[in-house]
Amino acid sequence: MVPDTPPLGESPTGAFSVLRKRADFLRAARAQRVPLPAFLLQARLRDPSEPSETAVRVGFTCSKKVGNAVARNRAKRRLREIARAVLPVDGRPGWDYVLIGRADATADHPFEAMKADLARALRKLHK
RNA sequence: GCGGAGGGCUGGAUGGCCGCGGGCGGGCAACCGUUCGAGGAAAGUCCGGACUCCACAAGGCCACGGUGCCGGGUAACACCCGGGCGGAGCAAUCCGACGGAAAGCGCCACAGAAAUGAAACCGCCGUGCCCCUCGGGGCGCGGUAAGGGUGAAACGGUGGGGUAAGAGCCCACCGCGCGACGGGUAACCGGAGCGGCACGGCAAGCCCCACCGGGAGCAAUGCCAAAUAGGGAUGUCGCGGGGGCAACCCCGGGGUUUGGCUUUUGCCCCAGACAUCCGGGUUGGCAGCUUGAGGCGCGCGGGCAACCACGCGUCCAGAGGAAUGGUCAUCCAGAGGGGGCAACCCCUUGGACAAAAUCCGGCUUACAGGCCCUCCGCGCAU
Repeated sequence: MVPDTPPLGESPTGAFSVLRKRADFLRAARAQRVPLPAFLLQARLRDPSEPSETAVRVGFTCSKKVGNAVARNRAKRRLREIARAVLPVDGRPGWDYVLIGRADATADHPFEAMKADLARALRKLHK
């Protein structure tokens, strides 16, 4: 874990944008996926020709299976927070990520554990 | 103090660190500063509207749907307020598909002799004949709705007169129906008098009556841009195309009907090129988008009230895969455990329902805990 900074020229910028178009979500859903206790991670390397505001993009999905509107909002906010904490360090440019909430687990799982899960999953994905 | 009825309010607090959306200001920009940022139900999407687009002369009729005691409030309503009637409760108060059953159709099971302008099964009474152990019994004819029995419901109830036995047959009171007249805006209420007394229930079966109602919805709708496919209408060009019709001409055949080829002209159809206009779909952006039958606060006035009028002040979310948060600590309620006679202390746990999506007015449903007001009954004291 010593060389934790990527040797590439373009280091993680720290800035990322949020996916808003349905098509982006559908493309990400067909790519790789990593199941975790509190949520599901989907990741996809974009085609270089696709336009993108920032190098790293992320989206959040909480279907009705997660619960009512209050439960979905809370799950989505917690996912947003861990993404904000982890992606600037472990996200890789050119990739789209989608985090999918689970019923109960996304709202109740310890916050620090969720951050660690996401970081570990990203490193495993980009190994 | 105990039990109960009605109504209103609230829906954790403070701080640290890190963040999000909109407006405004600055900046070419990145960004910086500043300010605002969920609910009483934002929910269900059940009613009523505003606002858009489509359809449509007014109006009438038919069909369908809705509403359904009366009056008021309101932009409107199935909502709200007040009143009437019926029911529940000692009461406060609560509940009510609460128009019409003499417009018509339909239904009223089971039981019962008979279920609607109904009905003699037992019984009671009179009478004819027969039997008789002289108590009565049997068969028949007739009278009778007082009694028994069935039922949710049986031509009103009690008492008296009357009678062969009975019966509103007659009488008194109660009930019921009609009802002069009076009160009330009305629903409705009171009721002189009259009638011996029936006009059973269901309209949440159809129906009748009165009133109301076009359809679809902000994913409405309007605008802009791109790219793709290429629909419709009109006009022009070209006559070099293909086809059809008519006239004329030529040829062949012929008794006649008639057949064929070709040129030109006219007209029509199809295809072609160009121009203009209209329409449909996809993607993205902008508008609609939050100032409105507005809300809130204060004051004052009208009204029993719902509510309304006036004056002043204020503006209070506007996203669009959707912001209003994440995390930690302390405190405040609550629950559990331990210590202490007690005040109290310590530890653990832990915060209802539910999040705007064009906007209003309602209804319905969900809701941990806490607070307040008014009223009723009982008990105690005075």
